[in-house]
This record gives sequence, structure tokens and C-alpha cells, in this order.
Amino acid sequence: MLQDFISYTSAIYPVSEGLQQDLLARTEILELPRRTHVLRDGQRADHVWMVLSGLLRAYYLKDGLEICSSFMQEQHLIVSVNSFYNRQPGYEFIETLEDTVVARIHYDALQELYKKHLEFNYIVRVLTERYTMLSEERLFLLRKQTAEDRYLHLLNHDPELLQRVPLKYIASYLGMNLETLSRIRKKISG
Amino acid sequence: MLQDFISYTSAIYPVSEGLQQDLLARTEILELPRRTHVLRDGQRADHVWMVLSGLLRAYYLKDGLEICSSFMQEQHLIVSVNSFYNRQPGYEFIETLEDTVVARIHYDALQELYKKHLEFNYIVRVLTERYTMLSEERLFLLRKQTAEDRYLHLLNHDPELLQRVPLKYIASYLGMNLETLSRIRKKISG
DNA sequence: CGTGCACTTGATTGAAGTCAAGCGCTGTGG
DNA sequence: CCACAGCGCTTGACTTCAATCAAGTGCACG
Repeated sequence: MLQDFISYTSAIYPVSEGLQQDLLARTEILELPRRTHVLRDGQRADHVWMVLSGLLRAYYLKDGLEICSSFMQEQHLIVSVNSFYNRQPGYEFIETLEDTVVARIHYDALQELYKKHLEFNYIVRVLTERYTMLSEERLFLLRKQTAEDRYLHLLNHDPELLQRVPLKYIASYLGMNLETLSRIRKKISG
Repeated sequence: MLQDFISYTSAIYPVSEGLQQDLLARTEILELPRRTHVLRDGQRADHVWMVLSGLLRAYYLKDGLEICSSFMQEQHLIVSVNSFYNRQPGYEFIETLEDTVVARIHYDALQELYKKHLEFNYIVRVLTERYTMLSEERLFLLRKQTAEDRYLHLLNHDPELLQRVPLKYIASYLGMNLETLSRIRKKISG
């Protein structure tokens, strides 16, 4: 399954034998049971994660309440952006919602790869651009749309998530509370 | 002033003489009067822009109303992300709010630089990571905060913007309407 | 001058939040 | 094996924050 990642990146820029070996050598595979935290607030995020199978959520606390900032499904990359890039403790929690298998690579290993294999920067530049597109899309969605608009967008673009994730997390992801989401769903179905 | 950009990027990764020359050769400097559109909806964004002096805003139309998605000040990069990376017409407008000088580089020229100078990918990877941090910060801010929270954040983090930009644009940037912003400002000052 | 723009203020409405209760499962311990 | 505790979700009553509608002020500039 990590091989999928290699062939995926090869479509961006040819992955040399050397890079491939170094990448594999520095990657750890972890099998995590459901409800395992891989990051907590106050910790520094030292890894980039890739979901090979399963599902995770990222959230943070605001006035003691959990606000869900993203879900990561198969083939998604996970970076706790602020903490990882700035090398400082962050505010995010990341937790598996299902039994999950991830590949991870350490910040320091990644920096080595960037310096040793310049073409790896080409690949990660493109991956980061794609990540930015997703962030911008989420910004577009969150700004000035009604609660119903936001739910309908999710329903159209990622219906699978609605099957896999409890509605209370979906609600906070969409920036509304559980009761509001429940009423919207009732209105749409009825 | 473009030299500022070169030395800024040199701090990320050494810029070779060759890269520097190619970069300068492919960069155009434009002087734009106040109220000039550099991008309209339905157009494809073919350039990355860098603000050398002045100020611009990006916005889009939602139900006939302008929603302000960002402001770009000195040293900021401007990319209409969806349109530029996906090479398709976008929905954004970008307009100068003051007399402005920008440097721009064409998509195709950029791709050449990425292929010819692999180290340029190192630099742009880092710049893109920083851009992502900003997107994530805006996401964090927009989600589940009150109108007053959002205004106070801007007041603390970018007070200069409040001096340079009409409140109606600030309001839509903060996801509220002009009247609400006016009342919040009254409440805080009084 | 006067027209339009930037902003303020007031009255009212409406969307979503909060508080509270209840239903139907599932899983677990007595 | 049943009882009941807890979770996931729904529904109802009420509140609140911000949007909308509507004037009105001050000022720049053409």
C-alpha cells in the first residue's frame, strides 16, 4: 500500500531508485486500534502521517468543547500544520475513529530527504499545493454559507464520510451543533 | 525590491546565479493604478503575483454580493489557487485598492524553472508550506468564533489593514456585514 | 453645490444555538 | 438473561447573535 504512494508520486516526478530506498527506509508503518490518539494538544507534531487504511479525525478544544477540524481517510496525508512546520507545541488532537494503518515519517528524516534528493522537493511542492487547494476549498465553504449549504456540500462531495463518522463530529466539522444538523437532515429527507 | 524577494528566498535555500538570472528574466514588473482588476471571474489565472508596493483584495460573488476572501500587502504572494493550479477558469476577482506595483511570473515560466532548477522546488515548497499555514490559520479563525472574536483577532494581528481598507471590505472578509462590524467597533471603543 | 461613498444608528426578523427531555440501541454486569 | 447505563440521535421550547431593512450624518471630489 505504501507502494501506491510511490507510484502516485512517480506521476508527479520520477522517483529515483535512491529516493525510493531512502523513503522506505525512513518510513514506519503503524497499526492503531480504534480510539487511539496519535497527537494531543501541547505536544509537538514530529511526523507526517499517511493513512493506508482506516479513518482519523483532528480536533481542538474551544471553551472545553471539541471542534473537529478535519477527517483523514485512505491516501490522505496528515500534518498538524502549525506545530509541524513551526516546530512548536500545537493545540490539535488527532485520533483514530476506526482501526487504522498509517505510514509515518519523522520531520528530521524528511529534511534529510529534501536536502539529499532535490527532486523530492518537486514532489512535495505539488503535494503541498494540492493540500492548499483543499484548505482553500474549506475556507470557501465555511465563509458566508448557511448551515444547510455546508451540509449539502458534504453530502454531494463526500457522502461516505456521513456513513463512517458519528453525526456529532460531522456537525462540529461543519461548524454547527448536533441539533441543527439533525433538523437539517430531517428537512432534506422529508 | 525584487531583490528583497531574492534575498528572502536565499535564506530558505541558496539561490544559484543561474536561477537568479532565469527568475529575473521571466519576471515582469507592472505598475497598476488604484481600482485595477488583474483577474476576473471566468478567467484562468495564469500568473503568480508578488506585491512590491500597494494593496490588493481578492473577492468573489455570492448571490450577487461581493465576498472578500483575502487582502495582499507588500511581500505577499497572490495565487488564485484553484484556477492557477488546476489550469481552469476561476470564480475570483482580484483588484488593486491602492496604486500598486507587482512582479508577476507566468505559469509556464514557473514550470520551466521547476524543471530546470530543482532547488527552486525547495524554495517554493517552503513558501507553499507557509501559505498553507496562513490558510489553516484563517480556517481556525473562521470556524466557531463570534463576529467579535474575529474582529479582535484582526485588530491584534493586522491593525494596519484596518487603516488601509474600507470597513465594508473588512466586514465581508471577517464574514459579517457592515452594520455588525460598525456595532462591534462602537462597543469596543466605548 | 450636490451626488455618492463610508459609515452609523435604530427597529425588526430570522437562523442557529442552548437547554431540556425522550427514544432506541448496544453492550455489560448483576 | 434481564436491567439499566450510555451513546447516538431526535424533537420541542426558548433565546440570542447577527442579518436585514431603513434612515440619516458627514465628507470628499467632480
